[in-house]
Amino acid sequence: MTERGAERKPWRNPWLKPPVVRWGGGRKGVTMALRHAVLAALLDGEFSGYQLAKGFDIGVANFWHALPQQLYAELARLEGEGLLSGREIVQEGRPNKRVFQVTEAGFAELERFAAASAKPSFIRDDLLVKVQAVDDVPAAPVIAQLRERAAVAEAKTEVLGKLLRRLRGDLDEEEFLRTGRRIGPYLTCRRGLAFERETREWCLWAVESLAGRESVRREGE
Amino acid sequence: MTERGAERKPWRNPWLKPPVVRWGGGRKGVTMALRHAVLAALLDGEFSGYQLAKGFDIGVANFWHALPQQLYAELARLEGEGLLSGREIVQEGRPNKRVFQVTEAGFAELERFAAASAKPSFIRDDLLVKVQAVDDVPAAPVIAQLRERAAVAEAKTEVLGKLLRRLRGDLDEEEFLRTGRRIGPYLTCRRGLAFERETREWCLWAVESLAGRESVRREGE
DNA sequence: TCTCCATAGTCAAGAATATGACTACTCAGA
DNA sequence: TCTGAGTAGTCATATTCTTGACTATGGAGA
Repeated sequence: MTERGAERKPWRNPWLKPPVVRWGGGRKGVTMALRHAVLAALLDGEFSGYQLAKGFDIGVANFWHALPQQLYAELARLEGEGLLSGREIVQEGRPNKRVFQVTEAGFAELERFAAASAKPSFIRDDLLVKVQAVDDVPAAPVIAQLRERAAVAEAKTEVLGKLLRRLRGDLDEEEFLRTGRRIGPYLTCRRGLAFERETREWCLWAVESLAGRESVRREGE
Repeated sequence: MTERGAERKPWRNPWLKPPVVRWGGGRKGVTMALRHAVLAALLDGEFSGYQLAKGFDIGVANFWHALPQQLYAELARLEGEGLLSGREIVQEGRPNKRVFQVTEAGFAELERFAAASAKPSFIRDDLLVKVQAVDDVPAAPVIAQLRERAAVAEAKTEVLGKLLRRLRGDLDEEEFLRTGRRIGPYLTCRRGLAFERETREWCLWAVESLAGRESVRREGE
């Protein structure tokens, strides 16, 4: 008890001073990344909340997902902070809409964000949890879900493939990457494609591995 | 206004009845998947919260991430619900600990979860957002982060590679998958490995693509 | 004419995750 | 003997994400 006073020693927190590996170690960062995803999405032009909500799946985000409610809320907040400016588009035969574009302040924020260090990503997937536990639960439903996931992944690869072809126009990939004016979306799209392919292949491989055992096990019963 | 009364028409919600693609379409599910990740992690044996917090990165979860605080809270809840049972381990020279194992009810819950349909996963990664915006912000810091991420991914591939070798012992993969008693962790680990490899390759490819342009652009300045 | 689908949103509440502190003990090394 | 790092945990608050409703209009098709 020689420690008199002993007031607030933040460095005592073992979780903040990651000891061994702690893959990636997040140096804090401002969290809130949906806002940046939205800003990035609006680099492609003016969009309304509704349009983003529809397009968020395919375009900006093989790497960010958000429900419409979140998008609307985020758009409102960003506008309030002056990072976006919105304007009303009057339409005939359908409701008017508000479209948004990135302001100077918005660009500055994106720049700040891009320069800040990133925390690492992880997969976080229900299905993987199920596979992890597959030896202790009935395998059949897990196999069914793996098959389904493989099919979904295949559908996505097709969509992404088309998107990539559209983005690069009539150039081949190498030339596009050298000379295109906007390659960011192409690069991310490529990541999405690789991910979906991997997912599909892994799912099918896992199905094979499990299905074989199932029949073996059944004989033993 | 022929709709008299018109009370509560839930089917009117366009977000619940996904219109076009809406990749995967989540059929609800009970959310709360951390609990199942914890249950799955404890299939490998008894662990304390601390052990899980350390090991969560490498073992169970290339596919689920949680802070220690969350783990402790979840463990307590699961024990309260009877899905886990904990017991105190008295230790010398260090604090005692409480380790947990899955109860019958826990197995039942896992089984229920495994049979329920999974919602699709998405990547959700800060770095991808930055790459998406890379044409409109300085590329240098983004490139630096891509390099760093590639290095992290490489480190992970090595750890996972070792883990895989340990899991399959002296069998080769095919034989292990046919005859091993517990292949779930092996399968998920394999997924993690593929993911990290892909990540690394993509990062390096993106760096190349961007670095080349940078020098081109600099000449133009 | 009634239903359903698509456009274009909003609101409220709750669950899940993340952040930032703290306690307490032990051992190794400067 | 003091510092720092590892083991083992807890508490409180904040932020973010998800769920479930609702409103309103126009057009296509049974």
